[in-house]
Amino acid sequence: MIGSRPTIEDVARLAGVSRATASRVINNAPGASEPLRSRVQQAVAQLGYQPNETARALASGRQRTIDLIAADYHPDLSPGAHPYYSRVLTGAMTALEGVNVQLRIHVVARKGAAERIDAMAADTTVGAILANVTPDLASRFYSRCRKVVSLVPTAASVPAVEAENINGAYAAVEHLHGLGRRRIAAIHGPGFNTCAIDRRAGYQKAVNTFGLSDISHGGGFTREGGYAAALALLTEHPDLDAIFATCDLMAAGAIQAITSTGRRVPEDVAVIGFDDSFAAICTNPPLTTMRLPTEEMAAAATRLLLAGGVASGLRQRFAVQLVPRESTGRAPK
Amino acid sequence: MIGSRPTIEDVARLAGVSRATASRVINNAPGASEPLRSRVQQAVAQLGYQPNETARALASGRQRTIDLIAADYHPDLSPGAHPYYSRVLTGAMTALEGVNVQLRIHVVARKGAAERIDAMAADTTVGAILANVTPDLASRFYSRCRKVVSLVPTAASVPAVEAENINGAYAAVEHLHGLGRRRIAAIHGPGFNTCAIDRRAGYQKAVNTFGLSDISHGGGFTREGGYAAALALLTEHPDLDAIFATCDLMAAGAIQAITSTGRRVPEDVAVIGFDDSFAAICTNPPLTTMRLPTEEMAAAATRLLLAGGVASGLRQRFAVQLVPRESTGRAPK
DNA sequence: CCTTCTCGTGAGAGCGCTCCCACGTCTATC
DNA sequence: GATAGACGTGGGAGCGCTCTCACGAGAAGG
Repeated sequence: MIGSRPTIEDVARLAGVSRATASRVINNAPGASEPLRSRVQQAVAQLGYQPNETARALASGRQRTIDLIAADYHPDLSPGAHPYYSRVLTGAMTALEGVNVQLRIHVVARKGAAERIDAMAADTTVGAILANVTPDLASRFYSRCRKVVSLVPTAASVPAVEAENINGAYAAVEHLHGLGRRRIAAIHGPGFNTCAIDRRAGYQKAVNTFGLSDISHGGGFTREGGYAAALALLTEHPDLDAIFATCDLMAAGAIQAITSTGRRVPEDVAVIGFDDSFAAICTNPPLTTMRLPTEEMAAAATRLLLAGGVASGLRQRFAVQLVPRESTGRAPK
Repeated sequence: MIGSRPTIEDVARLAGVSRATASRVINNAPGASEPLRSRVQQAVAQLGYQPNETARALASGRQRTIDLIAADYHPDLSPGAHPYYSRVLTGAMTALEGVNVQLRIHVVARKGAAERIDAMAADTTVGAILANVTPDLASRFYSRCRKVVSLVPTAASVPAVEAENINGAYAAVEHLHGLGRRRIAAIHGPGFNTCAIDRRAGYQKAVNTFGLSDISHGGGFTREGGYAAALALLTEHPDLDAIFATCDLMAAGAIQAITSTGRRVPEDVAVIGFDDSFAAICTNPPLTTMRLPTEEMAAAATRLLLAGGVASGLRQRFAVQLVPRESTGRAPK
């Protein structure tokens, strides 16, 4: 990077071998004798040689990059504004540990999304992880480049790593019901988000099963949305004894709203979230939530890509687990 | 990516021009007549041609990648576990909008950090943004590759974009003092973190200025640490009327700890944080905090790199601003 | 009408590496 | 002792692109 870096040519010359032999030693491929090996290694050390990854990629056709595509349809759901993406990042990085592959981040905005997708699909990489990309864009991407894995429920053909959102939402309501709560409202995410759709379905299934009334409100997956929704819900149904917020950020807002009306959490109104993100531990009281194994899912998607085997329609499912804290009653210690 | 993609050669052949002319049109460089221009463009469209960025980078020597290096010295401060990094990401992505440059993320662990640094320094990129990299590693990186910008206070020679941590911490205490609080404790970050060191210095400066006693405790920049620190502080100094937590996550823990002792926030103990991250809006009551302009700083660092002008010792300073919410008293609406 | 300048165009040399293939040399086999 | 096989080694083509340079045609000037 500074001045002109030594090339493999320089190494070969210094070691008195051919470029081919130097390459073999550097990639520790078989077919080089011990004496030459050490001479090359010495030359590498002496020159401080580091292979040029760009040239390597071009010559070998092997790729060293995985793309992480984050959809940015809404400012509040952008990668910087939502804790979700940090976890995706961590999971992907974990799977990449030790493998010489780099993670590249892309944020695709609503406008111009299709063009961006096409350009990225054409780019030569190991593959792409789709975080919160809508099904239509996902299938477009898939048909253009094949090597993609979605982290959210998506078009049937697109390979995906999915959480059991429906079961998870059902379990959340079941937990509340088991605690004796009977007026259980839900705050839902945006309709364009497939996870939000599934969680809503789970809530409705539970409500039907337990013979409760469906008390729903939109909250847009944001803290502000959750706050406003809880306030509206409480005004219209003052007898609510529990709220299921389909993401933690909304649950945090809900707790604040409930408290602001003079009610106590969990004594008067129990609150359960979904995700188990930062937000869950920052609330007061700490939030009972359904843990989405985001890191594990992102890691699985990464490994799938690395292995090269992403068959059309592939589905890998992850269970969602209850994490009891204090917002639904004393947490078991 | 799927099958063999068309190359510029194919485009040139189809358009009946040379590779050089095709390249000119594709990069819309001057020196191509209108008739040929449109013929090439048509060929591009017909073949669905997309340039191979790897080949481009190799041939031109121009780079299309910026590295974001996140140090991972401690599990609780890892990119996935701390809200800070999401904001860095957002800032960098914002600055990259419209520029055809990709962001690459690296997490460097304590062990093997030096080697990773060397390898990355050798890699051909536009440059690197150092988030929370220790001064010694930063200067090593800098001496190896030159094109780096640190986001935290660092070695003198290394270019950096810095927040006014000292002044910010001072202002936080000043705010508390202005509210009539006199027993103001602080919960500090880890000693290896340069931001933590500066914030501590700011606290001490304020304490001296206002003639208060220095009541400090470590909290490791984590929620758990903040919780434990507040509890310890309250036990040893039951008369505390304010806590300055040098990051929001610790402040969130502190609020929970204070509440658990039966005290009220802000009536009995006022709490002020630092950062203005997710955590600040999730606490109950919402957290008064010092806003660190992380997004702006990351964007500035990115632009510096893009412009190519990172002079040794460069310093770009950012002010830290008070964001009054409810944890220090009724927020001015 | 010849020179000079301009400008569009294509040939071709790389960028730094990988990898196939041909060429020894050395040992095993009949 | 001739032949086959194994193995280490280097030559060189080529990955897909950019970019310099030389060339030829047309416009401008004396």
